[in-house]
Order: sequence, then structure tokens, then C-alpha cells
Amino acid sequence: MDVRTLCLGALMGGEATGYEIRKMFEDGTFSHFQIASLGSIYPALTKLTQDGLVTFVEHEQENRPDKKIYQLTSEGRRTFLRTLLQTRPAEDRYRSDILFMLTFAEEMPIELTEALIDEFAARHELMSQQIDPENTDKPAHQKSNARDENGELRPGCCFVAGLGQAMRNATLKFIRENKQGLLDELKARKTNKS
Amino acid sequence: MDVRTLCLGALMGGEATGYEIRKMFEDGTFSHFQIASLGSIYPALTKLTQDGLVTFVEHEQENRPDKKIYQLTSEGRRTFLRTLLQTRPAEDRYRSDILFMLTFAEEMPIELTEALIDEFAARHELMSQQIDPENTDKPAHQKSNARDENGELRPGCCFVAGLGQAMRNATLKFIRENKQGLLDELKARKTNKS
DNA sequence: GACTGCATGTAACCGGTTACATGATTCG
DNA sequence: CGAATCATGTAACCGGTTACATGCAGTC
Repeated sequence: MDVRTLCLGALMGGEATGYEIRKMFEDGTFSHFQIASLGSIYPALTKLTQDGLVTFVEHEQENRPDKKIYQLTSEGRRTFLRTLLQTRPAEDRYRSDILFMLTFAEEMPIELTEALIDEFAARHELMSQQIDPENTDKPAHQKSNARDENGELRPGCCFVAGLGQAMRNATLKFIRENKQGLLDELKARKTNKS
Repeated sequence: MDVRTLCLGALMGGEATGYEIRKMFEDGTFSHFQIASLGSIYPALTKLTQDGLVTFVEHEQENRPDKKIYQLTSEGRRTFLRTLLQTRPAEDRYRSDILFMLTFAEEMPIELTEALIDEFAARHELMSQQIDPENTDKPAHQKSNARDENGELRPGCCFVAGLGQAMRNATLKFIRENKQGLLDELKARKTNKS
């Protein structure tokens, strides 16, 4: 799925600026399973405007560059919905340098192994907080995209967020339960060899 | 982490052909958290050979193109280890078209939602079988990379594989427990609206 | 007869990242 | 006083994917 489609999806939850769209992928609703950087979002939005799938209203701001608040056109909405129906979703892909590196735990100093595990846990802990199912406490002006026009939580979002949460919890639990075991075994091996 | 480094890592478990390396990322040890396609592996291997980080022996085969069996040089090994020590691992990224699509469950026919969930579950189930911690039953000629020269399971690999397994299990469990709930809620909403 | 697995390789293409440019404000 | 947040935009670059080329063996 290219950034254009992703942007259309982001705008399904209501109007937003390019900057806010990035936040949805960085912090918000979509952060666990899609990414997109500003360098790709802005051109995508421009292209979508040319194709008539989105429109924007320019809001002047003092001491700040003008805000472009984007919105789906009815054709944009239709196009996105059609895409949903027609797209064969690509395979999921999870990339993790840390896990790749940990595969070689034997070959590196134990302190590094521990540091890597801790960093892994810390990062996931952070994400975990961001998805917190009842992230209702966020300031109202933040486009969360998880609610529809009536302010109701979209069931699809709940489901997906819940799934993300379940994954993270399992990850963190596994680390809590197995980190020490790994470190101990590595230590044992080292003393055996020397 | 670029494909070159990934290839070096793949060869840490012993010699392998380009084709076998791809399998490690497709099916094997690394399949859950890194990917690499043949189109990137072969050029990477060529480059690594030029740089003296790997060598290969050509094995003639009948009725088949020659096999190039690659192996780390001692410099390759050193380089890889240095990379492990020096690299700041990039952020983990999980991309899932299916989860993105499911976010918009409200907007699509219930059958599609169900089909997507089922496909998601099926794919994860498949991966789950591939990582099966005691995947000892695989034919011996398959380079698994999970064992060291003495045939012992590398503790790092165990840990990472276990983590992958824990994630998958949590995912599948969540789906079992919440799929029907989501579908029911979607149905309820539809009848409410009409 | 078609497809999959083994086995290597090349090259066009494309998409996204990174980095730069600009600039005020607020927080630590 | 520097860093981060808000806010947009451009362009070079790069890395990897996709598709093509080749060919035999075994399976469905």
C-alpha cells in the first residue's frame, strides 16, 4: 500500500493537515503497523489534490506557515472504499534490527545483549502506552482517527488497537520471563569455554 | 541494516548459497523479523566477495546451474562482529496492510471483514508453524542457521524464536477471542443504521 | 501440461528516505 | 541557549523490488 492510499485512509477519520497525518503514523492510530514520513506525505497530498481525491482549505496563522487542512472529496472516499474491496493485502512484514542482532547474542559481550534487550523492552513499552485502548485522555484537538463523526470509537480501530496491545503485552511478558534465563546461559557458556 | 550485513549474519551459521540465504529470510530463522529478496541478495554477495568479506566455492551440478557455496572470511566475520558492536539498531517496524484495512471495518461488507481476519489468522498460523521452537524435524540438509558448528542451538536464536512464537500465540489468541465480538458489533451497527 | 523447486544473474524502475531550506514559539 | 513542536515543501539519492532470462526435474 502506497502512501497515497494511506493518506486517504488517514483522512477517512476527518480533516487533517499533512503534519497531523504523519502523527497518526508516528504516534497515533496507525503507528503500530504502518509508517510514512513527511517527505512522502506532502507529495502524496499534492498528487491526491491534483487527482481530485482530496481538497484543502488554507488557514492562515500568525507567525507560522499557513496550514493546509485536507479533506476527502466524495470521489476520494469512493476511491478509497473501492481500493479496500479490490486490494489483495500484501504480506505482513515485521523488521527488527534488534531481534536480528540478538540472534548473535553468543558472539557479543553480555552487557551488549542486556542493553539490547532492555532497549527492545523500553521501545515496546513506549508504544504500548501510546496505543492504550482508552486513550481518551488525549487533548481533544488531536486527530486520533479512532472515532467517527459522532465521536464513537470505530469498532475496527478498537479491534486492531486491542490486537496491537495484546502483541506488545505478550512481548513484554516474554522478556520479563526469559531475559535472565538467556543471560545466565550466556554466562555459563562463557565460563565453560574459557 | 542493509542486505549486505544481513547476508553476513546469515553466513555466521555456516556456509550457504544465495538461494539458501533467501530461504532463511523467507522460511527460516530470520523470517519473522527481516526480509530480503533474491534480487538484492545476489548483488550483495557479489559485492561482499569483491570486498573480501566472503568467498565461494563453485560446485558443479548435473542438469543444474553451478552452485556457489559462500562462506565468511575471517575478515568478514570480524566486520560483522564490529557492526554488531557499533550499530545503533533502527526502530522496529511492523507493516500490515490487513490491519490497516481492518481499521475501516465499518465501511466494508461484513464478509470482507471476516475474510480479512481469517486470512490474517491463517498467515500467522503458517508462520507459527515455521518457527516452531523445536523445528528439529527438518531435513538435515536444510541450513537452519539456528545451530552452531557443534549442532547446538544458539541461545540467542532460541530466545528470539521464542519471542516470535509468543507474539504469534498472543495474536492468534486475541483473534479467537475477539473476532466474533467485532462481527457482532458490526452487524448490530448495520441494522441500527438501516 | 502447468506449476513448483532448485539455482543464478541483470537491470529498469520506483518509491520512499534523508537532508536541506525556513521560521516562530515554548519548554527545559 | 539549545531542543523540540508546529508547519510546509523540494530534490538528490539510494536501496530494494519486480520482472526478465535460462533450464532441468519432479509433482499434481
